[in-house]
Amino acid sequence: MAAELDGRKKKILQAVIRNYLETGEPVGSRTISKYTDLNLSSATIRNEMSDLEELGYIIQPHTSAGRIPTDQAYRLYVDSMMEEKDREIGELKEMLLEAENKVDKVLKNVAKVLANNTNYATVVSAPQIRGNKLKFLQLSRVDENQILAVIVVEGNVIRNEMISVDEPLTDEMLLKLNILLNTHLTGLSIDEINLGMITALKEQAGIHSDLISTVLDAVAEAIRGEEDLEIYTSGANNFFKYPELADNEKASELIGTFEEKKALAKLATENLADEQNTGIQVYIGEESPIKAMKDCSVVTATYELEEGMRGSIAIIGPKRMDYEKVVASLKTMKDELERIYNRRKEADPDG
Amino acid sequence: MAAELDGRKKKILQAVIRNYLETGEPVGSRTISKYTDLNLSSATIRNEMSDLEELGYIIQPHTSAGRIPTDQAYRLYVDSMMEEKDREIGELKEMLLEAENKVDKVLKNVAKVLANNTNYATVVSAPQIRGNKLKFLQLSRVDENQILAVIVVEGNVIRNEMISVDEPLTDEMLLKLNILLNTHLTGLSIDEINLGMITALKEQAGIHSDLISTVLDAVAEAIRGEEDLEIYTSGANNFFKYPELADNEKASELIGTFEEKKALAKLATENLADEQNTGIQVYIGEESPIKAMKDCSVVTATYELEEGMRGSIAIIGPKRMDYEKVVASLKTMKDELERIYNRRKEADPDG
DNA sequence: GTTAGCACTCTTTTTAGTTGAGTGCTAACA
DNA sequence: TGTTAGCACTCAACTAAAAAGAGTGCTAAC
Repeated sequence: MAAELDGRKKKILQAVIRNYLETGEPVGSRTISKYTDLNLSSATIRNEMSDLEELGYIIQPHTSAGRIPTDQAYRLYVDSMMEEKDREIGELKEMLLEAENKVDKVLKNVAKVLANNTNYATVVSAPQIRGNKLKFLQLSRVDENQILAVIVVEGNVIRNEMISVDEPLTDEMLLKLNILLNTHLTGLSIDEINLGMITALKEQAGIHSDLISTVLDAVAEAIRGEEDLEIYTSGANNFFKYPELADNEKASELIGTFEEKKALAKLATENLADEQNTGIQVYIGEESPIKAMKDCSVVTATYELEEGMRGSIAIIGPKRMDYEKVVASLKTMKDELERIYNRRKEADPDG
Repeated sequence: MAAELDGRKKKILQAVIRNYLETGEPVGSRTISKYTDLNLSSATIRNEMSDLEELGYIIQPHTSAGRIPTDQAYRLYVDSMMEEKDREIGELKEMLLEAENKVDKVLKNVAKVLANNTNYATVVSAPQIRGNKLKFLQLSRVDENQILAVIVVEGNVIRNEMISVDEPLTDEMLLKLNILLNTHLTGLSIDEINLGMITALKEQAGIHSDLISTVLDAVAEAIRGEEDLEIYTSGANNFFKYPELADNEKASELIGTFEEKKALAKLATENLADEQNTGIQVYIGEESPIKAMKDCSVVTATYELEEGMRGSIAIIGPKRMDYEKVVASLKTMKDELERIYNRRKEADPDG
């Protein structure tokens, strides 16, 4: 199986795929005979198609139907037959700028714009920070028995924790705790905060050791970024545009999965785990990290806003998706996101 | 139209509605004849049904079909024919407790649990604060040219704003600004922060008046709570369980709307606007505040966690939804939410 | 190696016929 | 006067059969 294809077979297979991407209908020999510039009769095409079927690139849904591409054919197409598409997607960029300087809004927008533009469903994950350190920590009294802990982690991830205390803390105590925590914790990563240190901190805090516990938990969560990976989705109803996904059972499953952000997080983590990967990844059918998407193709891109702050963008559609367009759109978005960030960081420091 | 119904007509109408709620199929005279304890023949029922049709309570989808209730009938049913259902929904409560002390997680859970329990779609809006005041404001230096503004509004809504500054602020300056802002702004509502005060503040801040602007904007947004109303949804795929909503066109529209949190926010604002309303609201068909839900019924409840902190829970399903159960579930959830809050506030101050 | 032609297959569409649920109306009955 | 049995009628839903259409595989000729 999967032997090398000669030039003509390649051309024919490509034509079959292209045509099927457009129409979603099985494509017959006569169509190809006209579609390509090979000037071959349908009979010849039939012979070739017969070969392609034997090689596992196309199948017939039933005896007297045309052929449709197999996952193997899509794989070949994506890997080596796809042409770089012009990225004319100027409007994508414009729509991004609206959202000014709020990362979460920009990402929400990315999801929406991509979904509108491609007619597929999109999943965008907020940048996740790994192996980073505590940058800033402060306890403040908000009222008599409420203390606000503000935690900032490298990458400017901010976390707030409101802590109730039975007995009001004096100003001195608060100051003391602040100094204590900062001198011991600032600049440390999660691995460097060990049990011995925690015990020491608690001892020094005396009757307020509970407070320390709560703060430390919050610090740990903030550093790990475990809280919950923010996921933005858009275009779930685009599934309905493709009959092969739109029947009740499949649509229901897809929509259900799409609602379950936790399941979608897999898409992000899958890609982000591979720190090298900064490119585009294509999952066809069963290759998908999410079972519910076995009838779909999933294309993901990884973006990097800053050292270590990486997130992912995914587009989910039918297997017969317009891979060229999707890949081009993803590249545009990825570049644009990274550009926006760089612009802000390098040229526009007072954002 | 809508004249008073005599007892028998009422009973028959109720039977028609009940039966239709269960089956979703038009119900015929013979069914009713057996369903009720009126001991009437189908012929008699037919006469009565004919009357009910003339009065606008039921219609025939086509000549030789049974009758289905109209919106008017549902209205009557919900207003006066519905029975209080026992609230046996103990598991709802248990599932809530998992989520400990994070309001957002609790609310996410509410949405999920309700959706699972009722088999309808749910929308939960986070509590919105109105007319509240600035409680706490603090600027801190995070690194040389980044200032973190932490803003706490009554009701413990916390907002962070990272502000870049060209020239590093000295410690004195920072202290001065903090005092300046706190003395002027703490305890004020949005209406009380007027232009004169802003100008005065900026003057006193000197070269850092830009900083003041940014902080004030953030304060204003925090107080208004305008940012974006958090909306949690669940059970979108439940729509597929009801054939009358599951055809591609309708499902697509519903799912699309369901994804558009902004549209859903209407549900919340609609109810919260009426400050008196702390009960259950039922929208049938066209009555719904959201056009896309014209074929659905929407039942909403308003919960109040604390003085002025009110949010809403909505359940969306087919018009033939199990109103008794939905109302009971909503009541349980509302009570439980309010109870959890009270427990925390009154009995467990260091939770 | 390529192509025209034809028989064959199998889905899709069309048509016609049948069934069944349910109604409205009439006439009889209590 | 209200109730009921009976019957003709309607119309969606189902079934079966027929026709159409798209496409193939194979063979024979070029």
